[in-house]
Amino acid sequence: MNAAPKEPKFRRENPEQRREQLIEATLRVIARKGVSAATVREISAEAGVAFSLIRHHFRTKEDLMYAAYAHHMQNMAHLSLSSAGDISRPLPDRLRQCIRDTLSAPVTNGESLQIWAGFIQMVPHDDRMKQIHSDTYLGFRNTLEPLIREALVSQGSPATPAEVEAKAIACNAVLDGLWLEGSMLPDMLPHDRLTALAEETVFRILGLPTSV
Amino acid sequence: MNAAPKEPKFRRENPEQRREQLIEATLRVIARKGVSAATVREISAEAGVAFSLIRHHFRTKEDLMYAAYAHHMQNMAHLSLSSAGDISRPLPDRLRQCIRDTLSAPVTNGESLQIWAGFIQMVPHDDRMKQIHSDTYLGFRNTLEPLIREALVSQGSPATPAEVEAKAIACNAVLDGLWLEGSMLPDMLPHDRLTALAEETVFRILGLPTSV
DNA sequence: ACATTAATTGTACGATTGTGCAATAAAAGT
DNA sequence: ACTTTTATTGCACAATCGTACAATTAATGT
Repeated sequence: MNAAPKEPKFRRENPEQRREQLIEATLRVIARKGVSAATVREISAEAGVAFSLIRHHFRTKEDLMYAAYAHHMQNMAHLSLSSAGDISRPLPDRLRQCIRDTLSAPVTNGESLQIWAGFIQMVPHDDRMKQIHSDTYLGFRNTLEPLIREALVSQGSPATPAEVEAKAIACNAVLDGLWLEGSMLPDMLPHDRLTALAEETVFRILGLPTSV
Repeated sequence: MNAAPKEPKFRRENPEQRREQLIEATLRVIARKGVSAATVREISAEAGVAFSLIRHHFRTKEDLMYAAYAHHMQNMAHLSLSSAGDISRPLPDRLRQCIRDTLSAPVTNGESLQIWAGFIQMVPHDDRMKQIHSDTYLGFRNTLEPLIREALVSQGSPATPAEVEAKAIACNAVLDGLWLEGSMLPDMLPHDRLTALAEETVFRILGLPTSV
């Protein structure tokens, strides 16, 4: 009869790609419904696969959570600081770009905050989570500190390690705080006023000339 | 025989006090083991009662969570801002005291952060949580803003509502950010340096003279 | 002393969870 | 065309969850 073009019931995916699909499905579920809703069944439904497939690509559900946490944090760090090392641009521009990237979507947004809050509460109770946390945090600081140092020396300010560290912490705190407020209450302050506030405060902490 | 002094199997508690005991047990469990471990069985064990008692004092487990969230946030706000309205003290003292209270334990500490993160991720998916969230946030701002306004007028700065709001947001962001960092990484910065950093930054935002 | 009240306990139930494992089938090698 | 490999599915299982409800028992009023 007719050469029945029977369509396959499923597609065999490259394991690496499938892992990433599952990780991203996990993050979408957490963002939309919270960690408690991120069950293997909900996640696999979001990814469009059978729920038992998860345990073929991840030894346990915890392993999937670890992978998702690391993936999310690395992504956020990259989105925030990708232009920090672009030495072709003058320092104030780079600084402004990092501030703008950090305080714009998708870094500053309700869903990212949801994901972050969901994972953060797992950190103290799980050694692997602890390690992922400190790794991503150190990576962030190691990218930001040279920028701070460069700003201090450009103004002839003392750039001792202690001084750099203190200023880095202060700048970090301002950005974290505005990230928190901008994510939780997006309508409180229009986006450009948020970034302007951040620029002014950070530049003032570093002793850089503010453009007004 | 002997007038057996048989000790009672349990104590009948005042409903109000029992409710508070259950709420505080809930917060302790969340702080120690995270929201996912805050089951009715775990909470009641922490409180030293049978787990079925919870549903005698709270219609559902969700109701207990609402009560615990409101309790925690009101407690944090009170601990942070209790000295904001003490008009017998000069403004800079009051400001410094609020900063110190906010950035000291038990407000700035890992357990409070755990509790906060656990609840925050429930807010977007639950209308009651949303309301508790905005209520406590507004309460906090309404206490802080008069302080900001007073600081601005004391310096002869413009104190238009828009100006006050912007400065309040900036100060809030600095405190939130340092609260976040101080809670997550208590060993990063000694406590007095944390508060000194906050004072300097806040005072600088408000145009108040810093004491150096 | 006795009855009344309601705070407290004990147990059972259905739903949902992560996991274990055998069956299936898509893709690649021969 | 046939075999091999392994990504994928389907189903069963024990554990744990919030909830429901009847049985206790401490406390109070009379």
